[in-house]
Amino acid sequence: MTAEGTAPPRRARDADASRKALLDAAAALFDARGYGGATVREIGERAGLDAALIARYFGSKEGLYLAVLADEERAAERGPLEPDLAALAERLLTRWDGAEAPLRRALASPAPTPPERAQLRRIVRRLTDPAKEAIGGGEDAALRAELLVALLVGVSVSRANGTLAKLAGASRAQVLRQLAPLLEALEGGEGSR
Amino acid sequence: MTAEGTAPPRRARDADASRKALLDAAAALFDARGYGGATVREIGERAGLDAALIARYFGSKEGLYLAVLADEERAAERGPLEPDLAALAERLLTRWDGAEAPLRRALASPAPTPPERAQLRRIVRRLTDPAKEAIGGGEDAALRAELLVALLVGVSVSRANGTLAKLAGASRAQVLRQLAPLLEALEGGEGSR
DNA sequence: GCAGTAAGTCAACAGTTGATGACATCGCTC
DNA sequence: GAGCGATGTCATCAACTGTTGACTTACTGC
Repeated sequence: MTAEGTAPPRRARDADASRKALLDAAAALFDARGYGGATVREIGERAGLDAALIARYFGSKEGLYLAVLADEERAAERGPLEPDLAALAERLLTRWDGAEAPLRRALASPAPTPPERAQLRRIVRRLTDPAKEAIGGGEDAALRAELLVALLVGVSVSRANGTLAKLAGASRAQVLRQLAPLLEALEGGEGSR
Repeated sequence: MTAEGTAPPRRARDADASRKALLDAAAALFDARGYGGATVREIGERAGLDAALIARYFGSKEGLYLAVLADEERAAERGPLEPDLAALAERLLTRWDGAEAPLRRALASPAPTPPERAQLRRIVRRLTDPAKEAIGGGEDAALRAELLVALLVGVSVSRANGTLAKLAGASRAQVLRQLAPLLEALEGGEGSR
């Protein structure tokens, strides 16, 4: 009854808990299906609530999506400042690999709306700014920090969707091992040639 | 009238040309919107034809999608054998960057069906096998070749969707320059440390 | 214990979607 | 030129989607 992915048991009425349940259900389904593939009925069912509460509490499905992204933004702001690219990679992979991770799905989504895109850019800036400074700051460093994010998005979504067979089948330790020289190259930049 | 993205002018009836028009329109829209975001009406309109022809010629929307992926598979098979990771990166970036590229979108899609996933795996194998051999063959080499694909998927989709600001704003030459040390690291493997 | 309100549900709606089959039209062959 | 079949269109359908508002029920405070 309380198994992973099924609706939670009935509980006393609690709007905050209901909002949280909808956010959690939405995060999982937006990650697994993408924004368009996740329906409000499925989100409601997974949360153990009626889908009408989505419009009630968040204004709309889009409002719920932006709230899920706002949660990711808060987590990025509350998290530690990652001092270098290796720490950032570790953090993102830990957060994204084998988990319900709406952020990596959103970063790979096909046609973000302007508010979505703005929010995602803010989150990425928050995540990458400290590590960017550690490799010298400036435009090149920002580009390399973002290359790391792009790499991890690619790794993460393809491990989740199974399209790259070896990557999907590898252990996280293996993936980290193979990523290590890439991280060094990113930390060194084109001068490392 | 024949501007990019709008329906082509009326022409004499030609089933092959119509099939091609639908495939082209679908490729563009599956890339831009993802599979779920592209509607049969929009595909039909873009092809200058009625959407009913999708079911007629391809059986269903899903059948059209698999046909688009089959085109990508044929292109991979007919293309040259890329001798190393650098050549593969050049080829994929040329094919994917600033273009209508259903393959990169498909490789990042949230929930591929088993036939979709099988097809994508075949395409990736075809693309990576030669370059994999150039870095020694074996499981580690395969993993590294796939890491390159994951990286380029991440770079390509984020440049298209604009979620990573610096990467989206950089010229292709800049991106290639920053990728160069990553490619070297992938060619060297973890032994390059 | 009762009243009032907040929380949750249910039914319905308008619009959209992929698919189907009837119909129209074009083009080729005789 | 006529006939036939292939090609393309149009109208329609069932199912689905996000949203809305009426209704129900639970909970809190007096």
